[in-house]
Formats: sequence, structure tokens, C-alpha cells
Amino acid sequence: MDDIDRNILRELQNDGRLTNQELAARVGLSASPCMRRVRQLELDGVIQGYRAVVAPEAVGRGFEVLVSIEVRRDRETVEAFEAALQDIPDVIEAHRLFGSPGCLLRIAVADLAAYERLWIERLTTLAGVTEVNSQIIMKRIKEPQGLPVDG
Amino acid sequence: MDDIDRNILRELQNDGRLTNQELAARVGLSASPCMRRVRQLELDGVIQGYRAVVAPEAVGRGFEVLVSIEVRRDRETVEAFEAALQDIPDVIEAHRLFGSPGCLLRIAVADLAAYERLWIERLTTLAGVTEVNSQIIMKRIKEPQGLPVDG
DNA sequence: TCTGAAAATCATCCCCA
DNA sequence: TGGGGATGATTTTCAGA
Repeated sequence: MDDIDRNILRELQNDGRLTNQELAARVGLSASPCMRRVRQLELDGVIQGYRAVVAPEAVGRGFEVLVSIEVRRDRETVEAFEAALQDIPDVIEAHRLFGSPGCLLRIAVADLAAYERLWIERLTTLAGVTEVNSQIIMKRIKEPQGLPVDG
Repeated sequence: MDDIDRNILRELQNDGRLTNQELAARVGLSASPCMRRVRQLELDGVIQGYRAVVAPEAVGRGFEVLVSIEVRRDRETVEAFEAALQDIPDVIEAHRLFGSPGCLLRIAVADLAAYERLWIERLTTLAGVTEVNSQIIMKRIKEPQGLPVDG
């Protein structure tokens, strides 16, 4: 991975639909070696995929909540809990933490009423959960916008 | 926004580099109207852009930390603080919350040493900050993977 | 709004340096 | 590894239904 690869990653994080020709021009290469590098980055798993970024409000997901969850800390409970999260589409991000809380979710729903429903129907009913603490997001200060690529 | 538009959004969140022909086939349209819809979704800001998804470990960003921050709650402090966050590339996500903490950051760096440096040099020095609490992420349970599109 | 066809652009492969 | 050129896809636009 050299400077050119890093430039490619920067450009494609910025615009994932750049044509290969345009990308090649920006990183100072001609089309063929540029495409070879991109393919290699994909094969190596450095580029994991490409995604359209959709406005949450436009698809009824403008209301976001951060939820701290405490789960009983034995292996089976934790694994079942984390598997269950995969099946709740409203959970758009989940992290297991050291310390407390043991887990933090980011949830995107339409509005407060939708969140109340989700909370009572699907969060409080998860097995092994001992505590659920919801914090409504007032404002997105900084959006996920691709990773910085140094060098 | 009808079912076809929603399908387009689903498909493009899943693979942002789908060719227009393939996309058209999947949503049951021929190429031209499909492209018109995509362009319209882009113009309307429903599709905000396209991004390559890069593996954090591959670019030295495999160590993630959630940071709760408390800031003095007057308008000037808050605005200056949030502006300052925009200039720290390691901060990949930031939310202003109701309640406490007032702000939560997600930070991606290379390792613990890099985080220590960031913490002492750039987080504790932010004006108006009264409390900084760092939680290391043990595991990403669920990655950002595009918003669910209902209907 | 969709379809279909035509023109321009682009991706992709192969081979040479 | 990078470059150039041939070939087949794909995008993009436009007229018509």
C-alpha cells in the first residue's frame, strides 16, 4: 500500500462512483494500472464495498436514539443478545464496550412514537438485559464520512 | 417516492456501484426510467452521495473509542466546540444529546498510544470541556450498513 | 412515464515496455 | 508495475408511444 493506493482510497471514499478514468487522472495514473489497483484493493478486503448514502429523513429514519444496554455477562447471554440485535433493522450501529455500559446501540426510527414501540416490544424483551437507558440525539454534529487515510 | 424508488435505495445502499442496467433489471424497469429516477433521487438529496467502505484495520484505524464529553452549556461554547470537532479527523462520528453526557464521539485511531496522544493533545484542550470519559470499543457488533427502507 | 435506438463514453483485457 | 490500444458494455440523450 503506497501513496497512490491511499489516494485511491481517499477519492473513492469521497465519491464511490468515480469512473475509473477520472480516478486514474486524479491519482496520476493511466486507466489500466489504476483499475488493477482498485481490483486488488477489493480482493484484499481493503475496499469492503460501495454504498449509496441515503438521507435518513427521506426514508423515515430521522429520529435517532443512543441506547446504553447492560446484559448479563456470560458467554451464552452475550452471544444470543448480539445475534438478536442483527435482526432488528432499526439498530443501525452497535458496539460492545469495556466497562459500563457493556453495549451501546444507535437506533434510527421515524419518531418518538416509533421508538416507544421498539423499546417496549423489542428492547426490553431481549433475554439477559438488566438495564436499558435511552438518550435521544438532538443533533448529528459529525456524520460518518469515511475514514481518514494518512500518509 | 414509491415502491420502485425504495427498491432503488435498497439496492444502491447494498451496492453503490451497480450498473444502471443491472439496477434497472432488479427493480423491474428498463434503463432510461431507472436512470431518471436515480438522478432525481440525487437531486432531491435523498441520495447524498456514494462511498467506498474501507476496512479500518487496513488504514491504521482499527482501534475505536467512544468518548463522552461534557461541555459548558452556553451557545458560544457549544458552537465553538462543535466546530473544533470538525477539524479532528480521528473523530469519525459525533452526536449532541439531550441529557448527560451532552455529547458523544466515536473516534478511530491506530492503537492505544495514538489515542493517548489524541486525548492529551486535542480532547482535554478543547475550550469549555468539563469532563471527558473514554470507553474503548471491544467489538463492533453491528456496522453501519445503510438505513432500512420500509414499504 | 415508459420504451427503444443511436451516439458517446467507459470498462476491461492483452501485450509490450 | 505502468502504458496504449482494441473490443464489447454501459451511460446518456432523444423521439415516440
